[in-house]
Amino acid sequence: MMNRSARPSSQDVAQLARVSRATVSAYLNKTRYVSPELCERIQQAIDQLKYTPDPLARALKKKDVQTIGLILPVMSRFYTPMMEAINEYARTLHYDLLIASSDEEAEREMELINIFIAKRISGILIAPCSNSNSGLLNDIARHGIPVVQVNRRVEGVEASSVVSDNFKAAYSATEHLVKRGKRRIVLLGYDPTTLTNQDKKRGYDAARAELGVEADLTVVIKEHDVAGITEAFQRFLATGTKFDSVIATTQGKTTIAIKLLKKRNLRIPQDVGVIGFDDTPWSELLSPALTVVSENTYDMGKEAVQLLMERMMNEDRVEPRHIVLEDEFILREST
Amino acid sequence: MMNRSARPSSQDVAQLARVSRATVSAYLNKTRYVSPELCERIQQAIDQLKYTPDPLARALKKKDVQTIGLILPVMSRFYTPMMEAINEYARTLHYDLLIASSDEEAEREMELINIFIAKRISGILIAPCSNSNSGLLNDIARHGIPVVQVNRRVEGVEASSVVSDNFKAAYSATEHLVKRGKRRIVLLGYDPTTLTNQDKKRGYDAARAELGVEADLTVVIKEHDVAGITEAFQRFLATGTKFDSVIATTQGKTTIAIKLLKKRNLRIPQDVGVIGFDDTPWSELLSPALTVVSENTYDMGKEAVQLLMERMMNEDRVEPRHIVLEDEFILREST
DNA sequence: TTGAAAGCGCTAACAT
DNA sequence: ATGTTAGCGCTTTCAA
Repeated sequence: MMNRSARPSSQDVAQLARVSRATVSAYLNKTRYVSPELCERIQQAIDQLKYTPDPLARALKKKDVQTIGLILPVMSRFYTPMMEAINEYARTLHYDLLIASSDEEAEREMELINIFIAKRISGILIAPCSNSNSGLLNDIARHGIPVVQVNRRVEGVEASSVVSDNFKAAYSATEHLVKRGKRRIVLLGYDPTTLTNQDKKRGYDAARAELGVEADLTVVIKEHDVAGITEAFQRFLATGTKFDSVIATTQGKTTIAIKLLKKRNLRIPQDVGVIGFDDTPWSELLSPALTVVSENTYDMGKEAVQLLMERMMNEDRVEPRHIVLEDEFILREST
Repeated sequence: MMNRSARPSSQDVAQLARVSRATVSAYLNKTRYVSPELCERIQQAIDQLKYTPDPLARALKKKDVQTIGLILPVMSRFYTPMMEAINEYARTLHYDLLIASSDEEAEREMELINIFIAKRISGILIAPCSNSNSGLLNDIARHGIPVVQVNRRVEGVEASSVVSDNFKAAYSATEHLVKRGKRRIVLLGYDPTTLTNQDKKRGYDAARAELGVEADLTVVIKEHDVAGITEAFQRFLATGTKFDSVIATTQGKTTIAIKLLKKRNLRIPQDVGVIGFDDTPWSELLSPALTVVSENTYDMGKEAVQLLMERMMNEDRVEPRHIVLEDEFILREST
């Protein structure tokens, strides 16, 4: 008999419809033929009891919770469009979205991956904070949990990835500045441990080499918080190194750079040209309007979640795919 | 015998440690005394097998998944600091975070609430998109699932809430503009169906009444997307109505307003003063730097998740608490 | 102090 | 075409 006040189970439905639990399950999952009469009786019972299957019990049995996990290095505005895209697409397939931040700590990232695995997550989207968990990532990918890397790709991980063409982006930015007559170009923000940053650095270097720009004005920044970045740039400014332009490698660094430049009364673009990474609604509102290399994180999220779904559906293990999205160079007034 | 290649169960641990599953469970949950010898044997077995308890099975039994659900009306940058705060705090208590967007659709919101309930979520944080789900929200709150409203509060819902003082914010903004000599103040963006908006409208009206400003220049906007908002403001501009200042009620509306104003070559603040809602890293970088009423969504998230946890821990049903956060008025150059 | 056994709500192999 | 039954991995009475 059904326990009052508790939610009804498939058992209750079966009883009311005078069928077996197996039939109810079959009806619900269309997993085998059920006669029209029974279908109707079952549906009536469901309606009457306001029955909804328990996803938990189902998950325990099927070992899948219909949820995709997203591991970000940091919860910043940069990733908002990505979350939006993932959320939208996942919704259409009735997947929920578990989001967590590793705070750029490998240890925390590992913890998160393990939690997600324990929770039997359907698939993992990750913007890895370093390559220190590549072993773990490989393990789980091999164990059949789909993984795709997004925005950042890490060496030695056999999982699909969607990143933007950071090399080309940095190359174009550098090239553009040189064409504008700039010769002392600061690359603001380089952390040699991430592939993304390496690519930007390589692009910067390649363009300089090709165009005969000697000065390598790379500012290494490993911090991720406003205070740390500010301090790093201030330290550079304090050295008195001459420069006539800056390429800021992230959204956050861009705003900080502009702030500090303005504070020093340096005119943009006459005294120093500025190119930012990532276009935002306010890029064009700044005075001068900001020239940017636009990384489309919305599309990145969309592609990534599609890749993930693809893998989740097809059991047959396909080769990892690596998608590289072209960044858009948006010329405005700051260069 | 333990199935190779599958993850070990408490059964496997019990066998290896020569105890019963009950004892393993007791050891793990410290739910009753276990002798030191057995403790050690069990721990060894756990280490040897690399056993981790299955949260799913545990959840099925205990009816709680150690996860909190966040329902946003939209995945926008506005909510990023809130997610960050919630994520941080939830983490310390070992809760995961399920995030979804209702896209401002009541129907979708209802669906989400039901999914979350079905999934046996531990608690729900929601910025309701309208009051149409207040019945449902009350139902579940009564059924023992903690709910707290965040950023938006809806009439007739007996759940705690954390919102900012929108009345006062709008009042201060209006008052400030009047002091600056403005008399024709546009309230850009009013949707009478949301309490938040009603509060802003009331603040605007109260200040006008008190200061003897007749002109009610309220622009009703029910759209939430860039195109819709842009069109709405353009329609207003097209009417030729005279105005000397604008209070934009959201982050998005603020950027759109500035863009359109600039396009019309209106000088800020001489021709039209502008006050935005929500402070952001780039508010001060605009020229002129933007005067804003700053809603601290980070703190909002923090308070909200604490309220939720409080409820999740204490079974005894406390009265709902309503926290109102003061907005900060940040005077810059746009007014 | 510990073990045996009954379930949580569901699915799927096996029977009929 | 449908029912019976045995689990999924865990917790929790109840017994010993």
